[in-house]
Amino acid sequence: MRKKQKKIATFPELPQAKKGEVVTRFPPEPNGYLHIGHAKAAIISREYAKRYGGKFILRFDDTNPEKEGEYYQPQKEDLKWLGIDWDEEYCTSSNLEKHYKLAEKLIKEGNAYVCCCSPEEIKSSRFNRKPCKCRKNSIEKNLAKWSELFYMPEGKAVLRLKADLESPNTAMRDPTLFRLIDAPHPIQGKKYRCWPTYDFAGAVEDSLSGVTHAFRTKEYELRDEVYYYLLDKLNLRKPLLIEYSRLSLKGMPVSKRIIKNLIDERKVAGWDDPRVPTLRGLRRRGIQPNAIHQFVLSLGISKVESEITFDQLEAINRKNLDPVSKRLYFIPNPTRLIIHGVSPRETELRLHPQFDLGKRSLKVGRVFYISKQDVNQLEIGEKIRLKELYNVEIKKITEKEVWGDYEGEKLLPKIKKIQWVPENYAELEVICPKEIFVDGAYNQDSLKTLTGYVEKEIENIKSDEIVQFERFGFCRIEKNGKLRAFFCG
RNA sequence: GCUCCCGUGGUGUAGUCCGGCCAAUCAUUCAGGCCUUUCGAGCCUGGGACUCGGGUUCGAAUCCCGACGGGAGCACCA
Repeated sequence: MRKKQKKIATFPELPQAKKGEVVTRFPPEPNGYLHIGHAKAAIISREYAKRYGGKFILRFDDTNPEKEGEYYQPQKEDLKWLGIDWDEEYCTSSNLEKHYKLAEKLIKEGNAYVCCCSPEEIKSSRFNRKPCKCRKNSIEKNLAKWSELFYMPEGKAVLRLKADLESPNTAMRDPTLFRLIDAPHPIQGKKYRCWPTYDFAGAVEDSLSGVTHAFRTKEYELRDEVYYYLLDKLNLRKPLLIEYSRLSLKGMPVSKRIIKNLIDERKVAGWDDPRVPTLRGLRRRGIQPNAIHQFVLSLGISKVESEITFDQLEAINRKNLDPVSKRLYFIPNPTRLIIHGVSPRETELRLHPQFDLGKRSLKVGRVFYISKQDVNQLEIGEKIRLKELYNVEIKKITEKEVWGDYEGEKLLPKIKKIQWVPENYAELEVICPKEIFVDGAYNQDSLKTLTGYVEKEIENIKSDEIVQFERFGFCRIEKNGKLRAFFCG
């Protein structure tokens, strides 16, 4: 009966794409947990590989030992949770020998040179478009210096591409290809100390690993020229570069740096704080992987820089959750309700109004709890219905309690139906994450906590399960030591 | 400062390459209604946009020029 075919957002066709011959990659630097920006990158690449029946590679771009940490495994966990699988996996750091050979080729053909100038000198000669003294060294001298380079102190020299110092594109003014780093590498340890830069490693790895379509964010656009120029000099196949805009969310920092600051300042609890758009944060908040996929797909791959509101993701999430989430009653700000003229009973309620998700049974007496918000709307003499139970006529309302009379079982038209819990309830804390920044300033109320009563049935809900508290919203239940719920729409 | 990229409703997005079928798509949001023992989901109706100014053309969201606005890069980070 519910077969309604919903339009699912898709990406546009890929240029120069042949069925079965598309190879894409996701190349994170293993220096932290994955966030929704990474998810966008991974989903775009993965999606296209799948669409054209091609191959998708996970490549760890771990070429800066100063920054890399032990995040290979956590990042893979994040990807798996997201529902991303890959056909191949490797680390750029395991290909350094190949990189050295290619560097040597560049030098031999006069396309790269060892530069011993200070960073300041390099910077100013770039700015002034003037060659430095190292640039005119002979090929023989450069080859000699290249072999010496491996034994020079850190920061003493670099290998530079001999490109175009006159270029209006600053990225083309002899970019650095290799530099010395003494910090130990998380996998390679102290085996290497001459490491390729992004410009070199990224282009070379894409080409060598067979990538046909390489996606990256817009801020790399100026480096396209370097990418193609370098591969041209190396006589390597050129993948097609495609840029898209970076994902930014309103009031929610995606940048690792800003999230780290928030953690350091104790403004958020950690990398899995529900206010933060790391995959771990989103997971705790109750955002499901399929919603993230649909969300990313709906954004497309345009280059327009935009600030997306979180409610779009929540809306998708809710729709996915609706048919599969159990319904329970939760009462925020509970107020006691005492009924006259009824005897205790046991009742069974469906866990979902349309689908068979099972039932829960409740023992009810004369005492109930209903929410303060509902009480505020009540009038003396009004008939209401305790949802799925029976009707009640309101007799008396005080600050602390409400009294009512039993008014029969028959469903009356047009009366309020409100949720309730019996006296045998469980207490529950509901965490409601809000935007971290409002008008650029930290939002003190970004993590509201609400307490209330919930049905005992909550004990049968598994940790991590998402339920819908009727007339309240969807919440993810967490039970690690402490019972808590996280509001997700 | 220089260079590059981008500019469609409140928010995203399709359309822009190859001008007409675009009095502009879809989603979300907002307003109202229907359905429903939920303020969820579903259904229906409505509001709301081609940054501006020139030009080319019978005709421009689409092409050209200029302005304005936003973003990025100018690292021995990725």
